[in-house]
Amino acid sequence: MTEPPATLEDRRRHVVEIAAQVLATDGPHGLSLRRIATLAGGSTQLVYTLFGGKPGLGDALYAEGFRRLAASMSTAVDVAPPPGDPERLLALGRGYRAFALAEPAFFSVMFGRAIPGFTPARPTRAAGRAATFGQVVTAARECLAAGTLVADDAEELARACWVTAHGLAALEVSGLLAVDDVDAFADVVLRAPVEAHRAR
Amino acid sequence: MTEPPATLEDRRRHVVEIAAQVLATDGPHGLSLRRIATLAGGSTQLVYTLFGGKPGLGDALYAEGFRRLAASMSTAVDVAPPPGDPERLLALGRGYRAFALAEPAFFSVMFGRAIPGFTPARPTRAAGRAATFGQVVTAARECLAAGTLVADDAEELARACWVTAHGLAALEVSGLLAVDDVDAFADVVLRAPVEAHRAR
DNA sequence: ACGCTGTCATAACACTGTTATACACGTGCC
DNA sequence: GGCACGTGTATAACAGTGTTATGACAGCGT
Repeated sequence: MTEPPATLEDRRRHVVEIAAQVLATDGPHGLSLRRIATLAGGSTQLVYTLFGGKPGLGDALYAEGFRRLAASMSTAVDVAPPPGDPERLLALGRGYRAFALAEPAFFSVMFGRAIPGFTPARPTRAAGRAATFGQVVTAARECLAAGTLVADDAEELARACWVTAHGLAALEVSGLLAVDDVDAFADVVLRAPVEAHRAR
Repeated sequence: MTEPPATLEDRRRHVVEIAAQVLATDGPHGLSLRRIATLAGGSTQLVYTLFGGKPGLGDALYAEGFRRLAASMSTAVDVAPPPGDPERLLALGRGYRAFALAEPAFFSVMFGRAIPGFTPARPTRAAGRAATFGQVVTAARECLAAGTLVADDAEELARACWVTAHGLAALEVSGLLAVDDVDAFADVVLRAPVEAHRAR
């Protein structure tokens, strides 16, 4: 039983993983310091030494959520046609939506103020944005370079796609999207901003 | 000093108004039963007799939020060109965004999970949806009838506009939309789903 | 060997939503 | 008029929350 050094970063990751599990099963409401502390085999102070308090833990969960969102988008675009194909922008949108449906609690923490006192720190927000929105910008730039799509600015095209994907996912998670075939509607609506920039 | 009957509904409205004020100034985190009770000149029980608890108050705030959102959309479309003009769909989107920016706390209660234990009751959700999304459907139907826009289904057109407006507003409230001129971008992105259905 | 620094558990504090209890008040009935 | 009743209210208690202060302990550098 040779316990490795167990660096501070390792322990942080461990606690975040536990918190993520609680978040997934019981929602943001079940996230109490005492609970995740005992689940991690320690005392309440553990969270304070590792994260400085609940907002700090919230920030870590926020970052973890964006990491997972980025992963979901990444795996979706990996099975899509090669760079330059507008289909990749659609795949990213589908990955975005898939994450929201798979991890609604994380989604609420990231976009819905689900943790009472917590607002994400500016750098954390910027990093999350870069890891996710950056993928959309890349795909858009490739399409512009390949000439499959036309637009003044790759960022603006990417933003349009992002806004659509987020609106779709957010409304669906909120239970406000009363449609018979949501999947079909999702495809139609995600395709719209792409078709608007089709080369012809 | 002849106190009028002060019906139950009146008192409910009064407390909701107080809660809305607290929500606007201190955010969802400042919404405590004791606080709004004392602000209303009563005891904690007040909230329980009027709403049955905090989730009940949350439901009332949720409904109030949709009432205000509907009002914001309504006033925006009132100064727009007459029915049948696609400009009306844009106006509704602008009203949607204006509400989100003016009342971000309400927006979080309605579309995030800003009140810890609360999930909106199904009828409340349906009513809110009808009061807001219904306006979009109406405007879309008028455009289809006037022949200014073409689409298979008015609802589908309306949904596309709604998704765009919501995505834009939600991302902006979350502080994730890093653009120089947000207003200009908002106009561009809101116009996209409308232009996609232009008659030609 | 000493002191320092950082981590930890315990306990307390102020606060939260919720619930049970007891009291006041208005109404209907005899 | 007087009395039971039911409703709304306030008080107090309960379990739980995040946070903070206190004291004990270990590891490390001088």
